[in-house]
Amino acid sequence: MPDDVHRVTIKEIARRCGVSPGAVSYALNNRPGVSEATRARVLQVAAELEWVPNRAARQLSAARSETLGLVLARSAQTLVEEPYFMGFVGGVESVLSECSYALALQVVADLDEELLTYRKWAAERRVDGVIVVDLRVGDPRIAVLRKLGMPAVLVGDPTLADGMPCVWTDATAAMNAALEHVASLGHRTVARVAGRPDFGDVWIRDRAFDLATHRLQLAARIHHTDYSAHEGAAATRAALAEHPRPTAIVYDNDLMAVAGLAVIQGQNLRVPEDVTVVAWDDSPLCSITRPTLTALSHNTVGYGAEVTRHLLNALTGAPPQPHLYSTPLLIIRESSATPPG
Amino acid sequence: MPDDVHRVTIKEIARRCGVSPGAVSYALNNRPGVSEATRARVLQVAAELEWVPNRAARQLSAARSETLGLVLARSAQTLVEEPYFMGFVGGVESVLSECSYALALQVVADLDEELLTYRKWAAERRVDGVIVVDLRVGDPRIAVLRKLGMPAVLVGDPTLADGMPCVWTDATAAMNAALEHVASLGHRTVARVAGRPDFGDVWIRDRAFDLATHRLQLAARIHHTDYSAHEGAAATRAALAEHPRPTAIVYDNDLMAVAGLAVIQGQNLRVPEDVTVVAWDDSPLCSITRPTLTALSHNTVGYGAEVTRHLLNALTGAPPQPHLYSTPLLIIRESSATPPG
DNA sequence: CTGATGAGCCGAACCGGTTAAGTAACGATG
DNA sequence: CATCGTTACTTAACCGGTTCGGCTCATCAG
Repeated sequence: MPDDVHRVTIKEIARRCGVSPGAVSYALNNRPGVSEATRARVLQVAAELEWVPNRAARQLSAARSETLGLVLARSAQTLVEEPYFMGFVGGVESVLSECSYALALQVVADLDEELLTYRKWAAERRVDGVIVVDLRVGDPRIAVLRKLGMPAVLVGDPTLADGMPCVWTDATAAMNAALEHVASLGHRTVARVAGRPDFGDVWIRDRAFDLATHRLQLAARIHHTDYSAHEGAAATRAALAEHPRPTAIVYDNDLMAVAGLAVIQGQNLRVPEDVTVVAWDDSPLCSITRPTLTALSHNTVGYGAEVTRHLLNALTGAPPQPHLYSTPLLIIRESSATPPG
Repeated sequence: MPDDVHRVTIKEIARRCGVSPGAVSYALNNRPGVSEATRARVLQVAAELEWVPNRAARQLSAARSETLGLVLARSAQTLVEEPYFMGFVGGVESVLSECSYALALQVVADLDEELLTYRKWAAERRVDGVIVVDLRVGDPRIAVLRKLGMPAVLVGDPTLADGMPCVWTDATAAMNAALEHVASLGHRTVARVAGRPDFGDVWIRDRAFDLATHRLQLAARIHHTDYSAHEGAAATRAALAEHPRPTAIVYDNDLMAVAGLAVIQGQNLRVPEDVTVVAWDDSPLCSITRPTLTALSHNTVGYGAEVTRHLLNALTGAPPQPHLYSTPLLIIRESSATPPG
């Protein structure tokens, strides 16, 4: 039998303090309207009774839910494969729990369902704001969120954000670093195993790749995938079948890089002697393969945390500026070497 | 400017239908008390106006939040590394979204914080029930949840659940399958690289490992770790340093198995010719290594879904029985072979 | 001494639903 | 025809906070 038959409310606190519930509310919320003496008494009694505000009641009257929303429009299976998301969510959580905000997490199949979720949340007043990930080129979510008046922070490049608040990492600089690294080792032919071309991040990286390879006078080719290990392996086979064969391959995530590594080695090619491999998203995977993988490292946990802080700031009325979180750092490991011959 | 200045409430629907708000509530909730004609009219008007129930209001009066809670007491970094959780969460989500329940996800540092979270949720009436993962031996959460009267489903073996509703996979049978596989190949010395010994799952597997190796007359040794790639690698080094050297190693998750694989190969030992490797949790990782890894495969997405359905059933009053979800299936891949000599 | 000012608190409305209790209309029953 | 039981609603209390208008009383200038 639960021992919480009698729930603690501000009415109870008011009774014990001999004041009205309204006064208690003022006291607990640190607002003017009560004397310091009364406030102290109220706070003490509230602490003694272990009072906790009822979220629903507060939300109903104050019209804020103290909840942020995050929709992931990917299959559950993709989420299993991508370590990226769990880290991001963990970072979001770490900030929210500090200020007793909650996270509403929804996993849906596609963008249309994601839009429905936003509409529902807006109607229900379910969340105070949302974090939008996997930004697309010409993203339809931007217009919907604007129309709904839903505060949002987009995770992605300002060129994709159409003026909405956003937090981004400098993928262009990162791509430059990777290609300059490869070029400086003497490679002349490189391949890029990219994610889905409709994803904004991929589009940005594609452009950066094109520009950098042109500038560095590298022969180059891009293979698009759905980010999965399976397609990463297939793209690697396609890349290795080209003439001239690329001597360096840059991947869009580390799962595909690891899958690609196995494909390369399976064709009796050596890494890094025959092929240099560079990964993106430096999860522990990159450190446990043989050879270990050169990777563009960024802190997904910190990224999630920073995005969340940015959204919370925006909710307090601060006009949000596009905010560069960081530039992925190139970590050079065993999979980098000069090309053969 | 948002176009939702005038929010749709049941009062508005009542006005348009010429009935009282109470009648509208009965109609919308499919309860007796209104005629079919009125119900139809109400439903039609509600649909036209795109009415969505206000969660806070409903929660406040009905005293249910239509939210389930899930606390993960692991570091954000661990969560990044373990594909397991994201799949589980995805499975939970897939069931919840179908019945418009929400998930409150909280990531905390340790069990004490987890207990605090439960207390807070109970006081706030934040969740209708919780899913408890990473069950421990003599788990302190069981007593707390009982005392709070918080409906819960434990993810783990009935022997650890102390009579609480639980959903489990048969780790003992899985361990038997793995060791019989290894023994039938002719191995006589095996090592087990296990997770944290205070975790119930690990304890169950430890016992199953001891019993099975004894029954099959295998020389055996267990190395405990914190599940991380780093300690998985260290444990592998320790195992390989023993005399006689084990010719087969069974890992508690696939991340450690992959890390161990690199260690083995780094000591110029061949997999599977010199050492057979068996992983647990068959994420895509096991299929992209060279060689591919034999693994105890289970569907984490389905597991999360099943656990959630079980909790939802329990909430409707059905007396919950311990429920066996499935037995992990041994998938034999390239990392299995007869021992050398 | 009087009236204005404002700090400190009370009472009540309100948020948007749910639900118990009450009521009017109506058909069935004795 | 009086009585009873249903059906189909209405009314109003309630959940637990927030917030606003108004009341009381001390303070202080005129």
